[in-house]
Amino acid sequence: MDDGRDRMPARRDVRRELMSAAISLSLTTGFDETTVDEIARAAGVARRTFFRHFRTKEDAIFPDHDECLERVVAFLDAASPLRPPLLVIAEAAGIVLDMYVEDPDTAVKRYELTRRVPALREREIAATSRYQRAFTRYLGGRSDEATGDGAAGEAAPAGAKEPPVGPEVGPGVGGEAARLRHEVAAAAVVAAHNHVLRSWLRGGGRGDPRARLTSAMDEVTRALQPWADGRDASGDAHSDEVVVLVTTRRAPLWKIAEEIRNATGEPPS
Amino acid sequence: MDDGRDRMPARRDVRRELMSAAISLSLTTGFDETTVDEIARAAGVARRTFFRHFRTKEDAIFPDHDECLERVVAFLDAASPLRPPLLVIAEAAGIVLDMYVEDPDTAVKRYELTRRVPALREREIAATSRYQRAFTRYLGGRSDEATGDGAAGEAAPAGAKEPPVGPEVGPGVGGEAARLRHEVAAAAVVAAHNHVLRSWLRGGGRGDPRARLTSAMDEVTRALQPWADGRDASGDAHSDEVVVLVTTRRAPLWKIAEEIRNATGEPPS
DNA sequence: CCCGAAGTGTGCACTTAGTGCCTTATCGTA
DNA sequence: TACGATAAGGCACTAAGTGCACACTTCGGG
Repeated sequence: MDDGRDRMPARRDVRRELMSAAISLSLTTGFDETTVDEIARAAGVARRTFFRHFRTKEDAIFPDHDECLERVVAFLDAASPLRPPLLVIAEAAGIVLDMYVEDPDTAVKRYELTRRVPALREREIAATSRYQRAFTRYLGGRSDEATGDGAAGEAAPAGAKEPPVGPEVGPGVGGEAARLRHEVAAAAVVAAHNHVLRSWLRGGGRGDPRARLTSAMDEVTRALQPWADGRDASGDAHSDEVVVLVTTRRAPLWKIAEEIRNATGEPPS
Repeated sequence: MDDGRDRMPARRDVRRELMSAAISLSLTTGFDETTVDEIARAAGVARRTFFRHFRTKEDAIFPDHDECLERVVAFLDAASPLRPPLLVIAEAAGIVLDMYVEDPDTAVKRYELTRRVPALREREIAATSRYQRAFTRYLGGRSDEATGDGAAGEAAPAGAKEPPVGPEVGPGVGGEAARLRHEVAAAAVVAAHNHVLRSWLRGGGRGDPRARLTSAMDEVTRALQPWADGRDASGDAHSDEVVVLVTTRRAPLWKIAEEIRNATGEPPS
């Protein structure tokens, strides 16, 4: 659009301009047909600058997933080990949903794009699989290895050898069988989240899908109840942590609750 | 390796040679560091020939997923509507596992690659998500749209308008709630499959993981039982199909079973 | 007031994935 | 032996992504 003026104000948020340029151009012209040159020119910057902000062209469409994943991981790390794990990851899924709800217009546009551009679809699937992996990890299993998306370094730490696969600790005490449950539970929560999200997006991003998410999560939790019930007996996340609280008999309940919250690392917000 | 000779025998299976060249070169040199030129030269063909066989460099690493997905879809299409749907998709997952088990060495090499090359990991995640979508579709919901991976043509057929989202057929008769269950069930089955598969791959691809798959599927099915129980009352896959079988009172049970199998289009194999 | 340091934007050259178009070789078949 | 189909090769081209050097702005400190 406008070529060279207004370079003084709003010097920040070149990212944002690049993102919206990428989305709108891709919506009109098609993603593959839109070159990085055109996107950069539309945002009023040079081609090289585009690649300073985004590693690939696909990244420009989903600039928020990285930060959102960090928020989710932080939330999981800070969650109290006393709370039911399924509930915690359900709430974590809510964080992801919130990211979409924050900007419904962009979310719907992105959805339109992902529906017809295979490369973007794969990109988004990969993003959701990272959330799923974070959930699995939180539930106690390291699903296969690295934390993040694996910057290609990170060889498996020698010496930390997997226990022999055959004779497990016991039949369902917390080894192989527990991991299976963790992965399935994480997948179920992610699937429920995706269902609610896509249903909302198909509807044009109107209304608030948060209620639908919680009800979907309720249903999933109910189905996975038998597994969750066995979690205290089997090896669960944080099962080796102990909380010791010293207080006085005169302390009110809310004070005790607060102490527990502090001790278990829940965020003070 | 050998440069120009032996162009007469084994003229077929250039694909196979390209694939193994791509895998072994990527394992030694690294995937990103290996150029298509090198792969083609190692397989004794020209660069252009590589792209005749594979659309992208990543495709050369996973040449079987397309065909396997077709087999899975064919299996699902041919499955008798009288059988429990969860069992059917569990068996379909077995087809996928079989593909890996067929060639354990290659499978383990591929796993090694996917562990350290993000691009390949995304590729495989996308592949499994296609299976998941096929499962969801079979269970009755079309999760969001197209059948295959969408060759970028395929605009939404005008006129086939979605029914209004708000007033569904009824509260849980087979609309929104049923779709949620379908997606979660598909995700759970895929997660269980992936768990067994990765566990087997981590163990070096030794032994037969089929038994572990069925036991994992048993567990998943057990957890999803309450959902599956309601399937007859709600709108299930094939619920609008009717099978009429005329036979004689003297017919043995196995004969009747065979007739049903034929009538419902199960493969005769 | 001047001077580095750090961050951000630019230009340029380069590698490589992927495509389109046309030519060539090979093979089965009439 | 000729012919048509299919696989392969050659060649030129577009565009993504990278490395490098350079310019400009903004601080903060002497």
